[in-house]
Amino acid sequence: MITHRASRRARPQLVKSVPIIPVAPDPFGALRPRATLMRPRRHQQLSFTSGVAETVYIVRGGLLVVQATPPGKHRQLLALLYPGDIFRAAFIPPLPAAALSAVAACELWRLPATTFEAMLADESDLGRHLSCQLADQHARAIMHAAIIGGLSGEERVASFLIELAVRIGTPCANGTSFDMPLSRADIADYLALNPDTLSRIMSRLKGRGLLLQMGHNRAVVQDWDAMRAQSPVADALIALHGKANARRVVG
Amino acid sequence: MITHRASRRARPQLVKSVPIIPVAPDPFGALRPRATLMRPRRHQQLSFTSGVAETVYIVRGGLLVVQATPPGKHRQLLALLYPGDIFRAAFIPPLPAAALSAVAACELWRLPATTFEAMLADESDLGRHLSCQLADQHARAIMHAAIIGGLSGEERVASFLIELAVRIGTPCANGTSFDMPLSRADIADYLALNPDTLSRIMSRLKGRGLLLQMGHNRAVVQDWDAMRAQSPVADALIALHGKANARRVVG
DNA sequence: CGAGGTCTTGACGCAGATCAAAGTCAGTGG
DNA sequence: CCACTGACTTTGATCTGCGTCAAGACCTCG
Repeated sequence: MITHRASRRARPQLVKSVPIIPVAPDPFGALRPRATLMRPRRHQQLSFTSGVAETVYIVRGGLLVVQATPPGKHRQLLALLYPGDIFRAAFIPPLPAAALSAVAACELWRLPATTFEAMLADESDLGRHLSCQLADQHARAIMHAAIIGGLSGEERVASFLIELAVRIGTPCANGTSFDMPLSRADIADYLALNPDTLSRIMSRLKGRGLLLQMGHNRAVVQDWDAMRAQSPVADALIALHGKANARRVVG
Repeated sequence: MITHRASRRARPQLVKSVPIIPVAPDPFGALRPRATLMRPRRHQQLSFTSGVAETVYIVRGGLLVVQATPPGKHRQLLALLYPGDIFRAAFIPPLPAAALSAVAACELWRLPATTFEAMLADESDLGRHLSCQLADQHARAIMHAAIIGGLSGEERVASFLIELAVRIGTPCANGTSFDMPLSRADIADYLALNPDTLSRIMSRLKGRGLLLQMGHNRAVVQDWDAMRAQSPVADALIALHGKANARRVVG
């Protein structure tokens, strides 16, 4: 019976070293001494209590997702969190079964909200960076709503591939290649599609030569122009995610 | 040919006085002397330049929407802005034809982003309030994505009605009544539905006695329990929007 | 090699989009 | 007061993209 919706429990597994590319100068550097380092594994869930004693997480490496499950519905992935992103319970609505989940081995800093806010008052650079960062995350949330609400299945998938390619991809021989940290079911939940439909769309893209799969968790966008043509919001995505990538590559 | 998608130009019209219920103490009070008061009319669009010389808007009364139109697609409403909300270009993705549009006569404060940030550094209360406010707006954006992506048409409409009833509604004889500032086409664009389908759903709700229309722009949610049962995210919506309403009524 | 997962692919049905036409309402002028 | 106009809404008929179900392929690990 359980075929697609398999269990998502964390399985013990070797913690690979996560390469943290230094961003010079690190806008969160000042937080380092007050923060606790965490290294959740793939598929590990981080609980958080909405309300008092709130916790702030800062993503330092890897990839996390914000997920929720409305009663009687199935899981949705509501946001992807990349290195540099900030998370706290107040950022997401009080949905049941809301959680933060690592989709790749990752590294993050955890600190009490009160400590975080106290430091904001002191360090004005931190505050400036925070408002940029939050504006960016908010813009991405709005973008996601625009994609989910406005585009067809094929366009959503293309948009997602562009996002990943721009954000975590590296140029290679014939296109842009990147790790695919999400399973088909994860991607489907992120794009508000169903895994079967998603699979069909991916096959179509492979058939047309836009996409190539290398092994089970690496993908190559082969025909970049065609892929861009496939998504009405390609330019906005590149603008939103390109800056972070530039910083990552240059830094 | 143009039937549903009629022109949305601002038509000259009397500026009705917008009742601003005082929030004591006003967390944005300190900004008053540096801000410019604006009173856009219904359907008036506020342009903004993404990039340099950015502007911050603070909603004081009325209702605005953030809209965008991906190339080749039709208009989407991506967010509703209520009194107390903050808007700046960096909060939304660089989509073409992105704009801020008043759906009701409203009142807002405008000030340069640099001024705003300078004041943040001085007034620590302002900073504290800002981070709460932005967290709330971000949570609403995520919520909207969850609704658009996860719920059926009927559930989306029920969720929308609950949001409005909780946010701008007042208890009355037989239920909760509220002004409906959005046209059918607006609501459809907000819920990622099409106006015909939306109309059918509304008729069904009226038929079942959950909803009552009084005139063309006033609605009454008659059977609150049934309406809540219709939306899987009713509780989260009430939690998100209820607080603001309590403040409005009590203040 | 077999077992348990994940992914693909086909057949089919339905929710919602699209098209078209008629109904409602506010304002305007005869 | 009523007919006219133009914007908006409702409703019916039809179409289609995507969801659902089921069978099989494939990949990983014991």
